[in-house]
Amino acid sequence: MRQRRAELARLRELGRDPFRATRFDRTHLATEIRDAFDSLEGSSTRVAGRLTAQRRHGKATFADLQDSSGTIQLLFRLDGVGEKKYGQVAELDDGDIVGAEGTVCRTRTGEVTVAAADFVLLAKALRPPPEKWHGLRDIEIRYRRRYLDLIANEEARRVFQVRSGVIGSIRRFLDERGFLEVETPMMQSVAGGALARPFITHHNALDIDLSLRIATELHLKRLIVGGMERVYEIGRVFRNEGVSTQHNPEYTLLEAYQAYAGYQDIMELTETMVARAAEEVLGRLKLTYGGKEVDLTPPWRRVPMVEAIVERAQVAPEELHSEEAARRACQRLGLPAAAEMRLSTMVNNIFDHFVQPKLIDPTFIVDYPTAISPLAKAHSDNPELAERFEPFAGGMELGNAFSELNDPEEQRRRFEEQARSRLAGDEEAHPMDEDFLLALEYGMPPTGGLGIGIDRLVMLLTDSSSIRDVILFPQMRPHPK
RNA sequence: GAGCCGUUAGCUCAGUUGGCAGAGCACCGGACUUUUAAUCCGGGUGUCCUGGGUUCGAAUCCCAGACGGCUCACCA
Repeated sequence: MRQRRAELARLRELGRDPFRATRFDRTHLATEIRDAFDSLEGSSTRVAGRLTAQRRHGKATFADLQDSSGTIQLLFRLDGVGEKKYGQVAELDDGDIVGAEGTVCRTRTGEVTVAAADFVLLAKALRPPPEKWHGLRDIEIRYRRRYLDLIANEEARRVFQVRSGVIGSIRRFLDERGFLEVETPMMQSVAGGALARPFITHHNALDIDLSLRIATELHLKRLIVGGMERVYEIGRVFRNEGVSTQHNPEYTLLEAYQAYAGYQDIMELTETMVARAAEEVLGRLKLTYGGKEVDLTPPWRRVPMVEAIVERAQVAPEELHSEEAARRACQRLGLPAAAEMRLSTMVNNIFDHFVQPKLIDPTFIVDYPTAISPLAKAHSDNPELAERFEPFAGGMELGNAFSELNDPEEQRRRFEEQARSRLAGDEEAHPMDEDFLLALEYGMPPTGGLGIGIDRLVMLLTDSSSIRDVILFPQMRPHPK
């Protein structure tokens, strides 16, 4: 670092400021040259990128140049670039940004190489890049200084290419099905649409507190009322909750709403959309997550929540129908069973602990308790259960969907019920939203809605065990190391 | 929020019973015109996470704290 600063000062004194360049015309990316070697051999190309390794042999020097596509070998020879320029080759450091013009050739060992006729230092690296053989392992530096992770680790680059590909695939899919992509407010005076604690901020000019959104649901449904009929939004939502391998305070949520569709239709949409993203981005439907096989081929299994519990946990069906029995079951299983806990909460806890981790192949768990689904329409023949499903795969919950509750009076009762929970101390209970109720009173068609956690979907498709591996800049406690 | 583990050179990591701070890569000097973890010769560049304590002496033992990882709890 000290030496590199001195070198930089020397270059500047010589009138060769390495930060003066504003552009460089390049003709090919590294992998384009490798892929089209047969047609490019012998012709001149211009490449640019970061030097990641150098092998000096006196009057010849090999170097690896990394660009967004991959790496290509450069060859500088004394009689190729001339004596004056070859002297500058010795000044190059690993990490420097270099542009080179030269002839495409193959070396004795068969390596596709650009034999430089000329080159230019486009930017100086004052700090050396991470070690070339072991790469960058320190997980904290990988998250805090993602650029180093991207320079050093091929796998990190791949993960974010997959992420971009998945989002692109989903957009195309929904666009083809006639969905309109929209943007709704991130700052809201009532943060609804999910059961979570919001971040609060303040608008100075209006002198009002605002919440960062925890979901896009209630605004997208307003658009359904407005006749948009098929809408979606892919956007960041913010939840003031704990951080874990599956939770980041801000994460990317896809929500889609389709008028005149029920939750069965949304299941078809979900499995088709995810399978297509996997097919387009990975080229396959069968993958491995955490060492386990996952087959995304539709149709996915549909299992009512209660059946899934009976099937996977040591619980009898009758234990899921009365508060007394469920409490005893929770005690037996070592789960919280406080006297004020409601049946639906206890059933949900049993599910989360004993069933979810076992849902490796994609599965739709259907028919959640209405009591924990304040925005979902209840089954007409069993008001205790909602027309709701959650997709699971790789032991992860990937989303949440239902036939949307469109009865404004019933919605008001649900909100009032939530308000009672809130008064009882449940900070995640859904807040009353009069403006949303007003919209429902104008009439919302029967509608199916879906939310998918994009980060978790990308985790599944990239075999990532932590959500931080699929978010470029995950939330970290500030601590410049 | 709780438990366990981790933090040593730019990077990857050793460091024995408490006794001069180490290796590889990178870097600096030298040799070398087809290497690819180039090779060969020479050179160690450090707030051992921070602050206390014990001790003749602490990277090492004790206490407190910071940051991170994993697991658990709440959430998607």
